[in-house]
Amino acid sequence: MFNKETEYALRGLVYIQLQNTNGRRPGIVEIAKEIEAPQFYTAKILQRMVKLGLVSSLKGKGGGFYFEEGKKDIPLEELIMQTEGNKTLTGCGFGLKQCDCENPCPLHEQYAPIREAINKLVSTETIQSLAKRYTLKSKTLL
Amino acid sequence: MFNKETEYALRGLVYIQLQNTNGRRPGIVEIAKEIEAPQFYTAKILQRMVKLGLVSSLKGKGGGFYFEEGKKDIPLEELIMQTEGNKTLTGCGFGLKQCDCENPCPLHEQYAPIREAINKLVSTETIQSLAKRYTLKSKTLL
DNA sequence: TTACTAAAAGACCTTTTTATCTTTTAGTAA
DNA sequence: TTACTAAAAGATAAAAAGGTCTTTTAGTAA
Ligand code: FES
Ligand code: FES
Repeated sequence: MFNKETEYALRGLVYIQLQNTNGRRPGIVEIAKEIEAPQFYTAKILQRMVKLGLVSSLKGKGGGFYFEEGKKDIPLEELIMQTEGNKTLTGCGFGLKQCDCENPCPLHEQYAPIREAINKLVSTETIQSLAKRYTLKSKTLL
Repeated sequence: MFNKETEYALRGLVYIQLQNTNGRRPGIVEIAKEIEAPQFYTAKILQRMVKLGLVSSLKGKGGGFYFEEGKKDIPLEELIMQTEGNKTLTGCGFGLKQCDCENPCPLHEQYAPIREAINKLVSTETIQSLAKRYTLKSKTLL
């Protein structure tokens, strides 16, 4: 469904939110280990997320990644647009240059509703709503 | 949605079916040009499809690609499994090693129905049904 | 202010995907 | 049987994705 970068960012951010709720600011070594992702690659990705303002980080002793108090929830869509652009969410399933309802490909009628459902999912769900769901069910992240 | 290989194979096969219906066996140069795909790459992909038995081809003058008379329709699923394996059709949306209904990720409840819809689409639609839809609407392939 | 800690930055590497080109082989038609 | 045609095969390569490692910088705590 999504590429590795999106997956690692998604799992990483959800883990950060989860730990923040417990009053902790996890560091990259811990995050990577817990979400079973390559440490340095995940670091690079999360650093990019910080630059984009999706999450914050603090250097030095006691530092780590965290979400600012009062920051509003982050829809998955925002993340996906940064990691893979809009092709996943708006592209034609048949590979045409663009999906054009006026001149639909033979997959359009069947595929468009599915793509709509995906769009609804990623605009409704947020990093925070996923984290909350984890807290409720208290499952592992793997 | 799908990768380039799948897209080129899909568009190529639909084009072949479309031309077959008109009593023609298109060659690779024509196919690539019509579906706006890189010629040699498309050739390689279609040759693989021939080896897999999804389509047939004939060398020499008057040769080209074609579907055997009486061959049964090819569901898109069959093509996708060959070009990208089952990850697209059965993988976990959150990137867990596998989607496990007993131990679902926080996306599972929302994502599983969408994945189901995709599976239904690719097992119901075939190269032939897509080609027929084109014939009916007489649209271009781009 | 020192020692330590953790992220930031960026160079570097590997694998996979996507793409191109040349040579060979097999077939057709005349 | 010759000339031609078109796919088959496979070497090569560019680009993108995925991943690793080292050095630097900024911050904290004691
Ligand atoms: S035109 Fe192909 S999905 Fe809309
Ligand atoms: S467990 Fe993630 S989609 Fe089913």
